[in-house]
Amino acid sequence: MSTPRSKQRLSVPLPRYASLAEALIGDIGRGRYAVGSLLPTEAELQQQYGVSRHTLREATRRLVDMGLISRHPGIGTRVRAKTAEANYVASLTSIADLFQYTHETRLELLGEATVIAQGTLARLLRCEPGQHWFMLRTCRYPLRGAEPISYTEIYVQPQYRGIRKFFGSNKSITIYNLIEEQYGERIVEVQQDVSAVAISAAEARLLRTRARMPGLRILRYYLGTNDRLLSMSINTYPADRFSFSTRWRLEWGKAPNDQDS
Amino acid sequence: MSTPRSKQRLSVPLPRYASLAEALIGDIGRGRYAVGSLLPTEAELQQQYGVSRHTLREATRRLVDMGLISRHPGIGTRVRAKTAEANYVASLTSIADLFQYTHETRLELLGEATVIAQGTLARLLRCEPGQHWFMLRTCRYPLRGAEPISYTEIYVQPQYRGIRKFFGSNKSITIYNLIEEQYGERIVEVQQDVSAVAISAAEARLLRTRARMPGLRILRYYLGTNDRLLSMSINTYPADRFSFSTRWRLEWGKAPNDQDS
DNA sequence: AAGATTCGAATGTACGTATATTACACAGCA
DNA sequence: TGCTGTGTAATATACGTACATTCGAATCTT
Repeated sequence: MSTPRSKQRLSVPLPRYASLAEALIGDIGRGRYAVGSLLPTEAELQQQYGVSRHTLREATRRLVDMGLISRHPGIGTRVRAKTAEANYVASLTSIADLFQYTHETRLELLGEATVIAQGTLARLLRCEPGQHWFMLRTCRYPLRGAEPISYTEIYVQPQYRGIRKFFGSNKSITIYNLIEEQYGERIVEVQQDVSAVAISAAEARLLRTRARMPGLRILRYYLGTNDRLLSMSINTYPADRFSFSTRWRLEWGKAPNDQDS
Repeated sequence: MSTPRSKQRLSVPLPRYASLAEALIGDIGRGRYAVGSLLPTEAELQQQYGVSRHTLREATRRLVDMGLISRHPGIGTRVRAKTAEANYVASLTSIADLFQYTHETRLELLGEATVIAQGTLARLLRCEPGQHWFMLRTCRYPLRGAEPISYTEIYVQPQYRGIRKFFGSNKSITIYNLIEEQYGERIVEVQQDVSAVAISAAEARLLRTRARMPGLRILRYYLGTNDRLLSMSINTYPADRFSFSTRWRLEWGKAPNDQDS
């Protein structure tokens, strides 16, 4: 062969899985596959596009990573979003960063009880009315100082009630720490809801402030595997003692291979 | 019949690629493969662990995602880190999700001014006193409804003052949208600080609520490339009209310490 | 009719094989 | 000497196949 095949990189064809991925992204974006519906099965898509299953799965894997689709054994592949825009991402190296305390703190146990979730509490705990929970009432203080940072009600599944034994001794105790360390449950997700409230008279007494003063109310749901709710906490911060900061950074589609170094 | 047969799920063995991945993570963590060095080639690893190339690559793919290794065609697979710390990540598909409005909204322009940053304002805007800023005073409303969701003061660099022309016409205008579209500046980072405040008399008038009621105060800093501050906004939400939710998910991985049990 | 079982369909895991692309070292040649 | 090409080794892409696991619906049983 004469091999004129030099460095003509002018038109490097995309790998098949890549162009297939683009085709699928386009089809989803154009509405050919509706959000919420099932994609054709792998066997069908193979045939339609004339590729092997390996190639097809390599392509759909990209869409999974982008959050466009999700795969479910025995069911199929569901379309979850029409487009995947660039993402803004915030990250923490540990849950402790959620609290953002610049100094060491101590957690003081005020009381404990076993409660039965009804009405509002059941709704907050996202469970059926009648379910049992173990509740701890606590205040968090700076290491030196009598003015509390926050008042917190902690709800845990009854089988974790043993964590109460670990209060008082240690310094910067946190509820998730105890659950992870003592019961080997890994917290997979934390949902957090921040709102403003007027501090009640009872809370004001505990927090050494005045009733009807503004405060931050932060609800945190600690979920384990399978979205199981391990713990929930209701935190109340007087307005002048706490604020919550987050840095959102634009993240480009994660480069699979960086050529640095 | 008693048929306890379907309960044999006691020890579901991990898939091979998963246990291989754990083994490799452990070996890297223990220093068997030094950071910066090349991993054995795929062929060698296949032989060592007695798996197919498919399984090996499925395993190493995980390490790539965790940032532990990086693969380079023609060279090999380089070890990049000893451990992948677990971290919690929250992400947004666009800055618009920061606002979390479930319905369409409209932004109403109340007034505008050129201000010179002094004192508190200079500190808030993180600039030297004396610097000029262009300020817009706005209220955001639901599409149908006269009760505002929030009162917002928007500060932009004077060269972006032209954005005021784009108010009133459109629907769900946002400041970052205008800056990105009209001036081609990409917002690379958003810093957000959430606190609680008592709503002032002036704000209460605009927000159709009462003074001294609790409210959420959200400061947002919009940064472009080189950490240049493109815009800052001060948002005030009456407590009952808005709350801010974030989902933090554990990303990539497990701590390399599961030898127990 | 309600519960238990079976079965089909879909994705998940795993093996084998072949070829393409890339990076680098080295021999060959002007 | 300096450039060029070529060979080699490594990962990247791609096809094919088989079996496992899971889910839901249909079917069977009580």
